[in-house]
Amino acid sequence: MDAKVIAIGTVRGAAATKERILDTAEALFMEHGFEATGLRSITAAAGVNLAAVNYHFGTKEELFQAVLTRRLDPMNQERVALLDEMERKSAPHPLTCDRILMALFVPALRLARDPARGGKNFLRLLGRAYADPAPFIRHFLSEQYALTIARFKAAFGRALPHLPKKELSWRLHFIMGALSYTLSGTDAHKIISELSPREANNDEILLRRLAPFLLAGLNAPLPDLTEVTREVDSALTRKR
Amino acid sequence: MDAKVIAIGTVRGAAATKERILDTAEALFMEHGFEATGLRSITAAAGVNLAAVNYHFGTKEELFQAVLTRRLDPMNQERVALLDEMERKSAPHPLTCDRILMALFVPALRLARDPARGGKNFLRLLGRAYADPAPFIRHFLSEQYALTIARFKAAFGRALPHLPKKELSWRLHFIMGALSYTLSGTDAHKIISELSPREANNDEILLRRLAPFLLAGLNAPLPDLTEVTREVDSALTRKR
DNA sequence: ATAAGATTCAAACGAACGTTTAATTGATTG
DNA sequence: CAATCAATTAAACGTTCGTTTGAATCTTAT
Repeated sequence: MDAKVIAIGTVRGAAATKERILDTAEALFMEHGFEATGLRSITAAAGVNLAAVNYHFGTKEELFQAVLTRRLDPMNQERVALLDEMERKSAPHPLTCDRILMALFVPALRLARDPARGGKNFLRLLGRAYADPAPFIRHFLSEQYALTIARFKAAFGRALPHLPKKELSWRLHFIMGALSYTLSGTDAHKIISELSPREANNDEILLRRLAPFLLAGLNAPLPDLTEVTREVDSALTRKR
Repeated sequence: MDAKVIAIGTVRGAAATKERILDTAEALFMEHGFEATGLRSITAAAGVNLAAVNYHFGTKEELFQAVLTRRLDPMNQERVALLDEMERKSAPHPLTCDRILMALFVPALRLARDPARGGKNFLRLLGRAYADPAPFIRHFLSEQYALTIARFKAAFGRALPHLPKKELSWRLHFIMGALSYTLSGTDAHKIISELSPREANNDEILLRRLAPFLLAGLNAPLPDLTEVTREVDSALTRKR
């Protein structure tokens, strides 16, 4: 940012191409996925030379990580900061689940609202990345999210003291699943456009419907595994 | 199956290589995704000639569709059949949500239990396919699922008459999201192995924890959008 | 047994991939 | 002005991709 203003020469041009590459890669990775997107497509669409990617980012994988980090890092910091502030205000009472969910969703909404920070495109790219089989993506994401998830798991643990930690881990997993799938869904955006085409921000409507759904799931009664097991078993073995 | 026993000549050899290709492709597609899996990897691992894929299936895309159809078609038929039978038995009362969810999950569990029908691998492949950006995969899946989803949506509609259809569409979408993400998750299988390594079938434990979670979400109270909106808006604008 | 057909095989096709190289351009600094 | 360094460029690197070809091998049927 500062460098762009102060030095008008080399740095500005370099920073400009770097950002143009990041923006274009973000869009194309979202549309076609990591493997199916060629460096030649990216550089051509960005109007830069093919070698520029390797010069500025090293490899294609590093470019992908740079695309993710640029948005993900600030968003997760915002999430934790929001959670911290909420907990401070409500002390000594623990936060309720709906407010913790808010701390999880609001920064994502902010990002989706702001076109300058990637807007809706990035959330979809993020959802895609969550389901990508590539090992380096999975490693990268779990590293990026490890601290944030642990922080929120602790908060949920205080809000749901009766819930065994094992069960809480599962439900958090389900939450992240529904969230990432919802964000990545081409279907979801299509559904929105069909059902309520005049609304302002699609991702916003989406997350506001998702939150109550997940909140209810979090507060669900503990599954009586033995009983359910018998019933399902009978269904499983009956028509065998 | 029958052809393999009856005709001992050409058919056995041809059917054998076809199945070997399908099995190997299923495993490799699951591990690396569609784009990242080469035909040479598949044919080498299957012990067949490279050209065998194009000879038996036409193109790589058609091979992928064949891999999916082989398991998906029977499973969806089983789902609808189970739902039909349940509705017939409980007539004239409509089914409760938990039983409809059972009709959705049990066939998937049966598939996961049966190694001869793909076992756990296929469910993970299916989850991956759901998140794949490739247009032909999305088209194929939505075609394959259109009837089944419509059938279950109608059943849920009868079970939740107070729920607006729009809201029901959303919640079904969330359910499919959590389901596919859960099935595809490498993380999920790791969590299971760590938490309860001695259990028999991983996918079974998984779905039995997911069902109550989703059931609660289905029965969640309608979101008071206006109220929630104000609260979230304040959070969004406060720190801007 | 022999013709016909189905399947397998090795080899090659052109295209696209990510990455590297070496030369050139441009601006900054001593 | 000259030297220096970062940035851009065109070109080529070697590899891998999905697909096709035509001959060879095997099975089925006359």
